[in-house]
Amino acid sequence: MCSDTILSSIKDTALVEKRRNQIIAGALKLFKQKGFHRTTTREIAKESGFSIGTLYEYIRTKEDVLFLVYEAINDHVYKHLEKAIDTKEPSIDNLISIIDSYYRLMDEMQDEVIILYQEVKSLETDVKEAVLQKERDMVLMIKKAMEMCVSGELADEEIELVANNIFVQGQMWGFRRWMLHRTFTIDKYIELQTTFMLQALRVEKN
Amino acid sequence: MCSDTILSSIKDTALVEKRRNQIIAGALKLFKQKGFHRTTTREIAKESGFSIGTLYEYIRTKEDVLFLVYEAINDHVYKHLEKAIDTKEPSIDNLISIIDSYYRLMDEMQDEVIILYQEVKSLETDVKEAVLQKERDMVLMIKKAMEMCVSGELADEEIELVANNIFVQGQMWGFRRWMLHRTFTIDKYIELQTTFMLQALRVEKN
Amino acid sequence: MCSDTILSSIKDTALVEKRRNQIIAGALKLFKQKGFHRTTTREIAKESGFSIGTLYEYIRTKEDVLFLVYEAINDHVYKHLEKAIDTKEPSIDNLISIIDSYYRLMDEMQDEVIILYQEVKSLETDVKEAVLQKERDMVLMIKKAMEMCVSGELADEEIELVANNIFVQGQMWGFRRWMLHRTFTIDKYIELQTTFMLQALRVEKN
Amino acid sequence: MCSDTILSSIKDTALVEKRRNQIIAGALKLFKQKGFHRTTTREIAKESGFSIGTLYEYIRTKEDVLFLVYEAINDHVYKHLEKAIDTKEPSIDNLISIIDSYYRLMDEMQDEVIILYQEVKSLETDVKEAVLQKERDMVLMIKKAMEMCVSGELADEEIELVANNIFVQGQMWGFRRWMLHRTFTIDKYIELQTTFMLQALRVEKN
DNA sequence: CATGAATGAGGGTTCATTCAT
DNA sequence: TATGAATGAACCCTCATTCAT
Repeated sequence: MCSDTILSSIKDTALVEKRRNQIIAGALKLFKQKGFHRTTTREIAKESGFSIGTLYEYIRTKEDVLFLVYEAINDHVYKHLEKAIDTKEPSIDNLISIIDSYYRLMDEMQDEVIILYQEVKSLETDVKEAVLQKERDMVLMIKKAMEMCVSGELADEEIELVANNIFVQGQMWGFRRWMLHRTFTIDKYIELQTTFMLQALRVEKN
Repeated sequence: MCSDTILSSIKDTALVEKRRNQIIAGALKLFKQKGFHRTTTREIAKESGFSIGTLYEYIRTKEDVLFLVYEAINDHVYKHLEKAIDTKEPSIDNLISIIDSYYRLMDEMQDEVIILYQEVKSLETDVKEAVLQKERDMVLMIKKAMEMCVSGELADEEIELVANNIFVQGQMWGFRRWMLHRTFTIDKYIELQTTFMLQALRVEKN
Repeated sequence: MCSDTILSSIKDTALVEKRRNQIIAGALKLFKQKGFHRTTTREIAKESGFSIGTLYEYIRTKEDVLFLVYEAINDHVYKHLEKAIDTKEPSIDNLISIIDSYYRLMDEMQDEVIILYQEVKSLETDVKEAVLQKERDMVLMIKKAMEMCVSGELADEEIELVANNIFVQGQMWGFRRWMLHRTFTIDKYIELQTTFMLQALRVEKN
Repeated sequence: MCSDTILSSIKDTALVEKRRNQIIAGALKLFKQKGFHRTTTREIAKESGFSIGTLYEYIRTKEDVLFLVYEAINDHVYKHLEKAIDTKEPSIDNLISIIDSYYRLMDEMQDEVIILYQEVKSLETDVKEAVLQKERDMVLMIKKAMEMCVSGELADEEIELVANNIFVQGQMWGFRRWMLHRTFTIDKYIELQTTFMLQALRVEKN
C-alpha cells in the first residue's frame, strides 16, 4: 500500500506509512482549498501535524506530495471499483449497479477529481506514468465488466470507448458541476448516462 | 474581439489588440510547454517579442494573461462552432458534420484544451465566470443544433446531456490522448462517438 | 524668478516658466497627499496637465521637481517675510506683527512645511545648499528685524537663537499639529510664543 | 521591550529579540546614510548580518523595519528622560540638569532625529499613532518636571508650550545643524536655550 | 514643441529545501 | 527521529527615463 516510488530517509516502514497518511490527509485538504501551487510545504507540514523538517524526512520534494495524493485518490477509486465488480456476478443489472456505485463515489469525490485534472502535468514523467496506468487499469476493469454482459456483436473498440466514456462522465459530474448541477440531480444524471450506455452496448434492462 | 475586461495603460486600441495577440501567442506556446505556474512573466514578455516593462503596459497581473489566453481559446472554438452550425440547414447529416468538424478542431487544439482544464481554478471568480459562461453557451449551441433534428419524443434534459457529453468527449480526445490514441484514430473516435450520439438521440443516419 | 539651476531643453523661457509653474502646482498637490517617493513622474505629468514626454522637456530628473517645489515654497515664505519686514518701521509692535503674519502663513502652509522637512535629504548637495541658504536668509531677516527693536545689551548670538527659535516654532505649528492643535488655537499659540520671545529679547510690549 | 506589534514566524522570543536588535542596528546605520526609501531590504539584511530570507523571518514588510527603528529611537530617548527625571528631586537646578542631559543626548543622536523627522508619514496610521504617542508622553514628562519647580502663577498651557519648545529645540540641534553649528557650540546652545526657558517659566537660577 | 510607447534595472517578497541541534 | 532557523534563487511588478514620431 505504501508507495515505494517515493524515497524516505526513515527506516521504520510502519512509521513511514503512518506519517505519509498524515501528509496525504493534510495536503489533500489544502489542495482542495487552494490547489497544489498555492499550497506551501510549510502549510502541508503544519496541517499534517508536524514540522517542516519532519515533512522532509518522508518526502524529497513537494512534487512527491502531489504524487502521494494522486496515488491515494486513484487507489481509493480503484479499490472501490474492484470491490464493486468482484462481488457481483456478471449481469446487466449488476453492471448498472456497478456504474451507479461508481458515479456516487465520484459525487463524493468531486474535489479530489478536480485536483486530479489540474496538476497531472506537474508530475515528472515516470511518476506520471504510474498515475495514468492506474487510470487505464480502471477503464479496463469497467470494460471487462461490460464485456461479460454483452453479446459478441460489439467490437472490442466499441466497448472500450463506452467504458472510457462512462469513466470520464463520472469524473465530469464533479469537474463540470457548475454546468451539470444546474440541470441534473445526481440520480437523474446516473439514470440518463446509464440509459445511454445501455443503448451504446445495445442491451436492455431486464 | 479585444477584451476590455483587462485594463491597459496604452491608449491606441489597435496597438493594444496587436500586442495582446502577441501576448496570447507567446503565452499559449509557453503554457503548452510548462503550464501557467511554471511560466514566468519575463518568459512571456520575451516570447511575445518585447520587454517585461512593455508586457505590463498591456496587462496588470500575470493572471490577466491567463484570462486573455482562455478567452482566445474559448473564442476560437465558439466561432468555429457558430460558423459550422449557422451555415447548415438542420438535418441529421448536417448534425453529424457539425460534430465531425468540432472533433477535428479539438484534435488540432489538444494542448489548448489541456490548458483550459488545468488552471481554471487559478482565475478570480468574476473572470472565471466569464470563461465558464462561454462554455455553457457552446453546449447550448450544440443542444440547439440537436433539437432541430430530433423528434419531440426526447426530454429536454436528455438532449442537454447528450450535447454535454459530445462537448466533453471532444475535449477528452486531447486530454486523455495517452489513453485514447493507443486504441483509436481520430476518424474511428469520431465515427464511434457519433454512432453513440445518434443512438442516444434515437435517430438514424440517412 | 524662474530657476536656472534646473536645465530645460526648451528655448522659450516664458513657456518654461509657465510649464514649471504647472509642474510645481501639480507636484505640490501630489507630494502633500503621498510624499515625494510615493508620487510617480507619470502622476506629476498628468496632474500638471501634459504628457510624461513633455514633463521631461522641462526637467531632467524627478529630483528636479523636488527642487522646484522646495524653491517655490521657500520663495513664497521669503517674499512674504520680506514684504512684512520692509513695509514696517522698526518697533516692537511691528516686530510682533511680523511674527504674527509669519505664523499665520505657516498655519496656511502646514502641508508644504511637512514636505520641506521630509525630503531635504533626497536633494543633491549643491541643490540642497541653495535651499538651505534661503532658510538661513530668512532667519537672518528675522534676526535683523529683532536687532532694530532691541537695545544693545543682548549678544548677537542670543538674538540669532531667538530668531531661529521663532522660525522653527512657526514650522512646528504645522509639523507637530498632532500634538499642538490639541491644546492650542493658532491665536493662543502666537500669543504665547510672542510673549516668550519678548522675554528672551528682554523687551516689553508698549 | 521587544515589540510585539510586529509579527515574526520565529518562535524563540529571545532569538527574535536578538535578531531584531541586529536589524535595528543595521537598518539605522543605512537609514542614516541614505534614508529609508533609498535603502533596500537586501542591504538591511546584509548589514544585519544575515540573508534576505532570514530578514523576512523576523519582519513582514520593509515598513516593519522602519517601525522597529522608530520604536528603538523613541524608546532610547524616553528611557533616558525617564531616568534623568526620576533620579532627581524637583528643583530648578535639577530641571536645568535634566534639560542639559536631554540636549546632550540629542547631540549624540543627531542622525537618529533626522530619520525620525523624515519618514513618519510613511508609517501606517496605527503604527504611526504609537510613535507619536511616545513623543507626547515625553513632552508631558518634561512638562511635569517643570511644573514641580514653578510657582502656580503660570498657566498650564504656558508650561506645556515651554516643554514642547524645549523638546523640539533639542531635536533641532541635530536637524538644523547646517545652521546652528556654525554659530553655536553645544554648550552655548544649551546655556542660551536654558536661559530662555527659565525666563519663560519666570524662575531664576539659584 | 508635444506625445506616449518602449525599456529594463531593480525593488519587495516568497518559499522549497537544508542541516545543525 | 524531530525540529525549526537559515538560505538565496527566483518570482511578480514598478517606474524613471528615452526617443521615434
